[in-house]
Amino acid sequence: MLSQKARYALRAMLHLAAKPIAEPQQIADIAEGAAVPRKFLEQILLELKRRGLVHSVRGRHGGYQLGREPKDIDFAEIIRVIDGPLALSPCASRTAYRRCDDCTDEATCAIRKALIDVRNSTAKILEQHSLADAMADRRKMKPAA
Amino acid sequence: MLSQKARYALRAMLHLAAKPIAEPQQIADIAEGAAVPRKFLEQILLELKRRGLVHSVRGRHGGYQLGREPKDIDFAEIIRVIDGPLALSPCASRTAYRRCDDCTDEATCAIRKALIDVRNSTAKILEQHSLADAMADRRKMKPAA
DNA sequence: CTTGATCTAGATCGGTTCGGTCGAGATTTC
DNA sequence: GAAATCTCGACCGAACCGATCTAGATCAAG
Repeated sequence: MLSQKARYALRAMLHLAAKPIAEPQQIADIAEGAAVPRKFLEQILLELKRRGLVHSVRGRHGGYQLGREPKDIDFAEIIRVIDGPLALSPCASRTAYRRCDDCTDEATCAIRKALIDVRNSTAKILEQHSLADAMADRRKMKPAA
Repeated sequence: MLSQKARYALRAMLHLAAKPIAEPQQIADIAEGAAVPRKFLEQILLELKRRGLVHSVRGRHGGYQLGREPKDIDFAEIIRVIDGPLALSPCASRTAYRRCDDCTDEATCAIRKALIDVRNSTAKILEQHSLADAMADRRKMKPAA
């Protein structure tokens, strides 16, 4: 399961992607638009900023904007920033591999084999979905809005 | 991520699958063979039993045995028993669907769409891996043992 | 029928994570 | 310099996790 925090992050990023990248949007607006508790959203945006996914502008007319073009930000990256590796087990992770300390033989471990299959397919799917794709989908499904 | 408990459960089930289904294996043996803390394993086996994945025999020469043929028990089922639904979000789960309370429009939700893709592919992979397959794999990779 | 091995059940526990809030500080604009 | 904004760290309660302890129920064998 994704954490609630990660779901918030996805929604917030989608909200940012809805407007031109140039104009910064303020925390309060994002919080309202994406239905995320304001103070909690601050934490989330800070983490996203540290990893370069968003950029902040301080001061009076400040706010947050995407750090890159929407087509260059995918779901997998957002989820990894907030929740960590996608894999179901550290021994099946590519970005954060760690051997199971109680695993007797990794080579013949049938469990690991299955988990690696899962992580590969999950990563592939989530990396295919960019913010730009998501926005396009939304427009296609609800053209009147 | 899978919980440690789920990984223990998978290992324990694999251990049970290694011997003929007729002869019950005792908790102590399974604990040692699968490297699972004994008392914790008791809880795990109880849960697996409640869901019919294993069967217990009491008394002197008692123990646990698989509830069905190894080919009829897949990884997905074991994981679901211990950790709950496979999906990354309740709104993307088939076995435990629940609407996101803060979702404005499920139909156009691009996040949900991606998460459903992930859950489908994950379920497919894990349902393809049965205990019997896992044992066969292991034998194939390490024929000398 | 007693003994001892087993399963069953639940209370408990220390630690960590999760979701969320508060308050103060730093930075920029008007 | 006042006002609006982001920044940052401390904090909180509840849930969860991994694991252990204790006590009881059940059965088999001697």
